[in-house]
Amino acid sequence: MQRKTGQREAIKRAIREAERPVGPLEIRDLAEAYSPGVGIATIYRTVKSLLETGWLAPVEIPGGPTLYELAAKPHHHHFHCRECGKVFEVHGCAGHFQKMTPPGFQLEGHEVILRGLCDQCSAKSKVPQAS
Amino acid sequence: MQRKTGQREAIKRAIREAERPVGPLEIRDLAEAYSPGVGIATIYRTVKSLLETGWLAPVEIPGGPTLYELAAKPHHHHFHCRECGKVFEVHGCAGHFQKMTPPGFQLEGHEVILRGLCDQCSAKSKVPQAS
DNA sequence: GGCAAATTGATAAGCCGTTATCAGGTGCGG
DNA sequence: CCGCACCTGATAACGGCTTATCAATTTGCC
Repeated sequence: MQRKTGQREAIKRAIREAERPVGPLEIRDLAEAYSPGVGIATIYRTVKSLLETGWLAPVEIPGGPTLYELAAKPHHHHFHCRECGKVFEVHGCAGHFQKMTPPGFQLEGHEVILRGLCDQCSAKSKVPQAS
Repeated sequence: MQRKTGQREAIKRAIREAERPVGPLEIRDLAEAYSPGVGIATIYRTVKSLLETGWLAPVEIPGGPTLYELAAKPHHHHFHCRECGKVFEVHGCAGHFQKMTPPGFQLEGHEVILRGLCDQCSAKSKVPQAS
């Protein structure tokens, strides 16, 4: 039987409050506030079980570890900042993907990844030395 | 000085003839026809130098090795078959990505990955036992 | 409280793509 | 056709992310 432990609650809370896709290491850092000393193995174990229950959804970004976000989100895509490496949610989906699909191919889904600078990194690069 | 070797020619020819993004292992298999016994280390070395010369471009697909394609191609995107795992080129780019970019973010590029079944796998799943 | 089973944390081990190493082979300028 | 610098192939080593192991701890039902 699945027990309710402080660690699991801390991990769920950390992911919920991140408000953007996060990886295992970042989850641990965030969960640290609610469950000090939580081990990385627990993060992986818990993430795995949360994926199985459908509470979490994986977000795969090339060149990095798999990130995770709440599964109960409407259709959206992601913005990958080349500076800080963080991934953000972007809303809307402007695309006509069926038109791009070659004849004979069955389109089942799509992924859009925008790349560039997030708001914070964009501001920093414009004003290298802050006030 | 960069020499002209049979292996390098074989690798370039293999990639040129693949007509879709290919990974190191697949490059080796294809190059095998033109340079039997070519080693995987040579593939990696050659790919690296071809990237530096701008002849090749990397194609990063989540959950797999980096693929490579000829750099001299017009803007396009990719279709990832969930059955055979191969990646195909798709032409056109129907999207309004600037509209999706959050305020303060700087959009520099985008990636679109369509997922589903390629023509061959699609045909197979419809007719499991061929004629 | 008490106990069995689930959970945890530290760490070893595994996995996979990639790179380094090095002895032997080879293109090419002279 | 010589010789050396470059290239090659086999394989070991590497780096990162993830999973397995296991003793110690904790949860939840009685």
